[in-house]
Amino acid sequence: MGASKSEAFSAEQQNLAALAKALAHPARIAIVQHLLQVDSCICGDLVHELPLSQPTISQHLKELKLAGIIKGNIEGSSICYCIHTNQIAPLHTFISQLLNCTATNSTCC
Amino acid sequence: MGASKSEAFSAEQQNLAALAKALAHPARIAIVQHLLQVDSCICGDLVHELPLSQPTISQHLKELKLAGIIKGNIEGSSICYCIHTNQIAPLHTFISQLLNCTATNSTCC
DNA sequence: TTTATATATTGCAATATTACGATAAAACTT
DNA sequence: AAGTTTTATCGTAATATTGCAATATATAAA
Repeated sequence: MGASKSEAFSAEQQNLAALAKALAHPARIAIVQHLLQVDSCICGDLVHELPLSQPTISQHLKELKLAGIIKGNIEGSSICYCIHTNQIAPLHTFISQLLNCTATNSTCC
Repeated sequence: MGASKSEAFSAEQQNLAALAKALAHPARIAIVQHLLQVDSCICGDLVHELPLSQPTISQHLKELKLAGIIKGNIEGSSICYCIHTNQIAPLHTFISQLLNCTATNSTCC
């Protein structure tokens, strides 16, 4: 019967999957790339940068924020979103392990 | 009107999102962790390691393979799956950029 | 206070993902 | 050849994600 059996996995596994999921959409990759590029971003820019409506962008921002990949401060009549470095580290470490994986595998693949 | 407007984004953005999506499930994180640990893996192990049925695991393996994160060779009556390092590099590079992002952001967040 | 301007939330339709029973396919064993 | 073992695929139900129009909320400007 259906989706979601995530509870059956460890907190670490769920955390890594959640971080990856936050980046698992081209729009959210684009948002983060834009944040990296302008180095300090007000959300309004994005509505002109991306081929998506304002509500949809707002929703993607919310997901990135929930995952801890960006953070946002109220700034006058707009909101300033920035990269939030800290949370992403575990995913980075995990992927590093994958890249360094070159041991006894050679025997079979 | 619904889901999937991915075509509107660049090939690079779609590629990064696809790689992240492949890791965006606890079961697939668990599979990759197991592959890292045993260093050379036959799928059968996983059915005993994970709280999921054989068809479901086979499906997750297929997705990881499609994303180029693992590769598999036929080996007698079973299949040997291993980490496939090469494809993951772009995602690693991207996340590294996020971690190193500490420039003029400080003014607003 | 009224009017802009900007972001968030709600509600809903379209689509994608997840999970598994049943079944198929492939290769080894006897 | 018949049976065993192992992985893949099909079909389908449950659930999650995506996208946007409409609307709400909040601040700045007039």
